[in-house]
Amino acid sequence: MGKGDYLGEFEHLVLLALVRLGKEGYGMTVRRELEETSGRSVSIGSVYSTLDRLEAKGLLSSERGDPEPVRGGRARRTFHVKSEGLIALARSRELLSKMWDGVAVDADLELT
Amino acid sequence: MGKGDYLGEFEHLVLLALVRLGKEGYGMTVRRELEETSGRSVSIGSVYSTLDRLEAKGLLSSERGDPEPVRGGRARRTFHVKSEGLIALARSRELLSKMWDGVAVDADLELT
DNA sequence: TGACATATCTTCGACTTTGTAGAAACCTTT
DNA sequence: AAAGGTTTCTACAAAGTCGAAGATATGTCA
Repeated sequence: MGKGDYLGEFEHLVLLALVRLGKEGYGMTVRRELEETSGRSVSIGSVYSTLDRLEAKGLLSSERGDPEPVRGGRARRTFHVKSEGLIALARSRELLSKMWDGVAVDADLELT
Repeated sequence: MGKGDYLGEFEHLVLLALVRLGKEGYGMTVRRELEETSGRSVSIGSVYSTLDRLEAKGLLSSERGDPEPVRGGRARRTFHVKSEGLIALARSRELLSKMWDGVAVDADLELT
């Protein structure tokens, strides 16, 4: 498949988390969102390296905000998905959806 | 996210291709299925290394058939998805589906 | 038979993506 | 200043993906 044409699975999830978070999208909230939704632990390092990579690819942008007036309130780096990122998301979903089409899997699974 | 808990994107696609192919699932047909559905070229090496990896993880099994009495008919190695593989598929889909839930992306995209 | 064509599988090094561990930055409270 | 809290960053390790070259088996044609 073309080199950088489709999102890796983690990239896919990180982008989706950002879309869901909107203005509140920064490293820690992305991590939390993923942990809550998947029920598993997500290492913060992998979140940042993925965010950096997606930014380098031009799928999202980031900016440094002002420090929050609360204890420990270091300045946050907020991320937002660019239209290129939305397109990548749509393409990945489209492909998966095509591949799932007509497939019936009935594995009884216990998910969170 | 737990180490080997979710499928990578290519693993996901390869497993789905196998499910779709049923008895006809072997290296070359998996490649063809992916190329046709995605519209892009898939290298045979990545297909085999992914199949081997999935087998090592216990998500599928393989067996060597008899040589085919046709031109070039080398013995095929056929693969079939085990129930562990079906469960992994279902879990991956479930997670993506949860993350996509409520997200509306309207990127106009040109797919095959 | 021998040369060539076709279909499939195998191997392996390079590169990319994801994970781990911990340090560093910067804030509030005491 | 020191302690404690939140977030970011860095460097390395592990897992996953890619591409090219080659090995093996069979058929066809001269």
